[in-house]
Amino acid sequence: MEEHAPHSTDGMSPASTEADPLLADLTGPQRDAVMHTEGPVLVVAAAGSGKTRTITRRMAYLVRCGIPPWSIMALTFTNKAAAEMRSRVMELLNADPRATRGLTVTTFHSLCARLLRRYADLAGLPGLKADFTIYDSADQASLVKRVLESAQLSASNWPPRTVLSAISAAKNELRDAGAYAAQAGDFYSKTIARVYAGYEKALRAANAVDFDDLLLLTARMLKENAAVRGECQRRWQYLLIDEYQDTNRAQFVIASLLAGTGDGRRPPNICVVGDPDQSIYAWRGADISNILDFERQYPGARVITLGENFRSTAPILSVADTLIRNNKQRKHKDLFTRRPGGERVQIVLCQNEQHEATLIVDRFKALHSGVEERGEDAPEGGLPWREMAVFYRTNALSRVMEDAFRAAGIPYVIARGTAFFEREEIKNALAYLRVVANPADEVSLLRIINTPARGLGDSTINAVEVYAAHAGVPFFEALRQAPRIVGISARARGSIQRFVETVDGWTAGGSFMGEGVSASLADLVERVIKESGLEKMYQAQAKAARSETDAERLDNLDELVSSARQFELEYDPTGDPANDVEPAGAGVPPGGAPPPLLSLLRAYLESVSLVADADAVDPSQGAVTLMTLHAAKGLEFGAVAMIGLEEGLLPHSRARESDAALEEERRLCFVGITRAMRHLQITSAKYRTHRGLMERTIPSRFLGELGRQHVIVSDQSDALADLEETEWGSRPAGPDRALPARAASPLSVKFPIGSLVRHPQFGVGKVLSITPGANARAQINFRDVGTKTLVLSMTRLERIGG
DNA sequence: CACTCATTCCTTTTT
DNA sequence: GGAATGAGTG
Repeated sequence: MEEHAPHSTDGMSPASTEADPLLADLTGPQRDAVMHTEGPVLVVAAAGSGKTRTITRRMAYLVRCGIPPWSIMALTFTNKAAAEMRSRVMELLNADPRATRGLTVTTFHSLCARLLRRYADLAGLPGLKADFTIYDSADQASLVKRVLESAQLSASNWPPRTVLSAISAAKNELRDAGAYAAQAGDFYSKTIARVYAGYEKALRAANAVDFDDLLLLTARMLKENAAVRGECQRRWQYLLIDEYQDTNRAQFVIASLLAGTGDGRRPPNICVVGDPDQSIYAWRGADISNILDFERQYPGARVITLGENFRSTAPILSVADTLIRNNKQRKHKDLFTRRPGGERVQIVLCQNEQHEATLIVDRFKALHSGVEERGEDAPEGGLPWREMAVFYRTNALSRVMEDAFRAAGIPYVIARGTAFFEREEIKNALAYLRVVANPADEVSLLRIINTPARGLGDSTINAVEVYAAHAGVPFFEALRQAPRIVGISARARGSIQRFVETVDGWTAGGSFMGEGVSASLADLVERVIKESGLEKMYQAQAKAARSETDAERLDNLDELVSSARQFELEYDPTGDPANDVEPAGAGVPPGGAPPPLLSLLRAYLESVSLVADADAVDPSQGAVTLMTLHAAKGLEFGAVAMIGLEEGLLPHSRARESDAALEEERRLCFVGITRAMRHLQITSAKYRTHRGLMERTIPSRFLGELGRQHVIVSDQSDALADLEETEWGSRPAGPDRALPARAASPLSVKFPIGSLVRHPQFGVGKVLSITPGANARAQINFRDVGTKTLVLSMTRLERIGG
């Protein structure tokens, strides 16, 4: 442990690693991971093992060792993770911006977008120009629908979603339309191949790419273009890849090509970090063998395992460990903590989802007020809201929780970074901006051509499309030539002409230069919202309908302008791999720099396209966070509630087909459990409303796999009978299955007539009458709010005497 | 051509 | 429970 740091720039020259602030308070393995800077390194980091701390220290350490920051790149999966890493590295380097100048910390998809923009002309990618648009899944769907239509295939036989997922799977494995067609044997895959080819053609015609293209095209460019590959390899000599277990084939190839084979005899400096137990994206093409085969790919790679857990209490860890041991396809790794004690994990069997929500709200309230935080490491005055989170398998489950938090007056946020950009008014405004940046973008053009209504209906648009196809010109060009098109009314001609003039007004005919063009991005966004007529349209709607949502739309549009302004302030061209930061002259982007406003607009639209739900997690908000289990990865909370532990939900019904999918669901559950630091509550509802219908559920098999470290609480009125008949999922009830530590007694016995009770909202009251049975109701006279009838099984009553 | 209302379908997770 | 399509009316 007496190794010396190579050198230090802060002048303190530490005598030992103990005194070095970058190495102090690290465990042995963590320190190894930080200091082993040369050559390939695999860090297997168990949940809660201080992974982020280790890799940020490693980056800072590299910089302090004198490695130029622009030659270091860290790749993550979400912007949130990238932003956090960047800011923590900055902090470690005493917030000196010069120290991190040119440091690349970004997501795979952003990196690819920027490399493609920078090298678009060089890369030999036909039809792709630097101002390409990134299509999201809605854009993809609308494009595929048009392709299906022109191929005379019915959308009901060929659901766009299904077709797209086949195409996406192919792209993730780097199979383009040609390769797909070559392998297609049966009618089904031959048809998919046809659609794939048409879809690709349409994308290129629109100068657009989809998410998967970003990876596929970058992988192909790096593979085929030695100049580009060489330039990247020379620039980024130190590579760090987070969540390596979640990389798919395309990402693996990109990482491998960026790392290269090292210079001369030395192997490349590639450090990958991950945990096979937290692999939850196989459905998106992630291939766990990328991490498992790392040592084979880079012989002599250093493998470091971070096993000690610094996050969760022993009972939480034990439950996580017991669960994950049920996975067969797995190399076991011990989870351990040195800290003793900790509250037991609670499993609560609820009657229905309202009941479930109420229980969690009550529990969080208790934790917040501090009545349940009396342990050794309990903070004063209870747990802040931001330290609490609710996880669920599917987004649809958030609604009931939201209602409950809103009703209880507890601040909450839903981690849905994409939600804002999915709103109709925002999509419309963005579609205008996309057309401004890329007039070839037909999906966006078709979206806005008659929004707001300009009298351009199906017949007019059809005529333009036919003309465009015949003349072989892009759609926007066809609009310019509208006067020549037959079958368009004079009215429509005027409309088209005004539309074209409006768009040209924003771009000065595409040059982005000259008098009339906005100086700032926010100005441009504002102009577009006004001059497109969107603002007027929503104003009119708000007046007419006087509805909440229409007034909201105008606010949202304002919000979009603010977001553009914010982006403009924060945008750092030196952090953008599309730009140069290296010693001048080392490769000026071909074709010269675009006008500043255009490049800013591109970067803004790109950032908007690449937001993830997880990016919206903001602990500074002082609110409970609601999110999917997928979005929860990488985070931690003092108190966690996991809801909906039911067969068909977790594990999800779509995962029951294969063992591999089932094991992924188990890992998902594992990820959720291991986010909790001190309090963990897992719930399952006996009845749940699913697409409008109340359905009886089966408790998740995972509940039966959690071991016996936990407590089962049941507030169901017929709890005892239920527990007898409960068979956790498909697992047979064995003698060693978890039994309730304290089964609830029938509620009517607990609250006899005349007893005094306390209700979380209504306060203290006296039980007047009670009806027996499964849905026991009690009439209770509350001191403050009068007499109410409550369904006992749904209410969290506390007996206080009488 | 624009707008409203009813019907039908589908529902994982996400860059 | 919600989006997306289709029919019908102004």
